[in-house]
Amino acid sequence: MKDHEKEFLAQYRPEDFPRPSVAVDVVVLTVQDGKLRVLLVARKEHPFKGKWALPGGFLRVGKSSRDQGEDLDAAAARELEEETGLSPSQVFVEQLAAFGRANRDPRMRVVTIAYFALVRPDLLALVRPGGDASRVKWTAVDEALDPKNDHERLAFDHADIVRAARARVIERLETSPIAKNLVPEPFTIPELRATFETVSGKKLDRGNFRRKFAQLVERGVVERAPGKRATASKPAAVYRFRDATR
Amino acid sequence: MKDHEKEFLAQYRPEDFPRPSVAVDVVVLTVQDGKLRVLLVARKEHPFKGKWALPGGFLRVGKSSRDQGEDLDAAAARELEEETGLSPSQVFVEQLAAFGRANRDPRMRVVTIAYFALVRPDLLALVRPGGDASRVKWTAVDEALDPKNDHERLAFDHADIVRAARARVIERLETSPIAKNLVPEPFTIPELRATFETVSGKKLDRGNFRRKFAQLVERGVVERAPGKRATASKPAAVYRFRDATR
DNA sequence: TAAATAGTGTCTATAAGACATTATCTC
DNA sequence: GAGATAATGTCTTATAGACACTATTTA
Repeated sequence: MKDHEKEFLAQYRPEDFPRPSVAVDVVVLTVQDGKLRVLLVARKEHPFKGKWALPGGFLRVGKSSRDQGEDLDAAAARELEEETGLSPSQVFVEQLAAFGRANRDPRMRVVTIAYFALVRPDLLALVRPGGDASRVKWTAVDEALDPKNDHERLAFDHADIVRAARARVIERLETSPIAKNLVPEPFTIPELRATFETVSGKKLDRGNFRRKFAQLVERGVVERAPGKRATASKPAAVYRFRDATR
Repeated sequence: MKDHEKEFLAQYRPEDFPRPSVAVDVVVLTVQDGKLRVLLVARKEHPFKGKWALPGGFLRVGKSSRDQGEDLDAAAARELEEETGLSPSQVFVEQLAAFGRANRDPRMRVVTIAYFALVRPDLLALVRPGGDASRVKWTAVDEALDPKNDHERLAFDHADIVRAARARVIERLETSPIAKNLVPEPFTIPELRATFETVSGKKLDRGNFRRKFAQLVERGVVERAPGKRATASKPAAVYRFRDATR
């Protein structure tokens, strides 16, 4: 029985069927200057040469059935690190969805597995774009998706992917503590509220937000940090997410 | 400029890089006999010959850059139709996620795009399994995932995929009207409640459930249907989801 | 002291949980 | 009439929205 399987595998020829290419693209998001921003890379080659695109690349696949190459998550982490110098331990990364419309790439059939990553604003200083920095920029998501920016349209179907990522983050913001990965460490309540507002695009009541926040403290998701944040007016108390929280 | 791109595309050799295979698998779910059930197919060939697996197959990719083959959604719809005879117009289908761990298939690197589909129980009679019916069965999800059923373990990483599908459906049950695709048409309030209970695995209070349901009627999501459902005791009023609802 | 913003309190409307009561059918 | 379950009502508690008020800093 088991021998039959071995024999079968030995004779199997994957080359007999045409196969698509598989890529991994990462929507790297942060909040800066009161805007949700996405990391874009200028394409060096055709197709869409010179256009802005998401960082990404082809999945590395081994050549034998033994060595089958890197996992999808590893590929996403690798692309992120190559393009930003940030390791997955510092950054929240999660799979978004697969995008595989025929003709989304004029070269050939490409199915891309899209991921999104959240970079805390206080880590932005550590970002070292791989290659030359002029090729990389943080663009406001609203701008990147603005249909009036016709001359700066994103390459491929990357606008769709960014839209999906934003929708996913907004959804998760209310049901999970991913906000941790979008506020500086430590942070003040008004800062956290501002982050929610810029990501969701909605104004939030100060008092009501504090009340919700108080629940997070009670549940031990978040805790006071020493010191205060100096501002132009009354300084604010600072907090931090407790470990083992995402 | 544009000419450069044409030239580039003409010279591009996708064959130069090793590529994974891309498959599409579908978690077809329904509720029957008070259980959430998944459609499984016995594998005819190695690997995992004779084991139960999700219906699925390889993505059809065209041979030229012009004809790039079918969309992912189309491939999922095709697999569904081949295995059940049901068309996507009768069934709710949505992408779940990509699963692409190295070595999840011993033959070669395979990345699968998993979908889930919901089949209304009153459509089960229409299901005509492609090929011989003995190869297909509706298994209770709890059973398929029971670690004690060691001898009947699902092929590949399909247990992971089924788990993810169930989690997604439970999540969506509360935030969208997908329940429409899991109750017969028309249905009674107790039937709908039972469906929620079997999918989520939680008991729900009758009175409170009715109150929630009343909101759906007010919002026009659902409406009274003529007649009543005869039961062993007091008959229940029947309802139906209004069109353009998913 | 004025301006600014952090932080608190309160009133109301809505929704959720628990559970008791009534209504209508079959046998 | 008994048993079963559909259908309704009620009491309590928790949560969300709107908004007024107090506190503490800088300039």
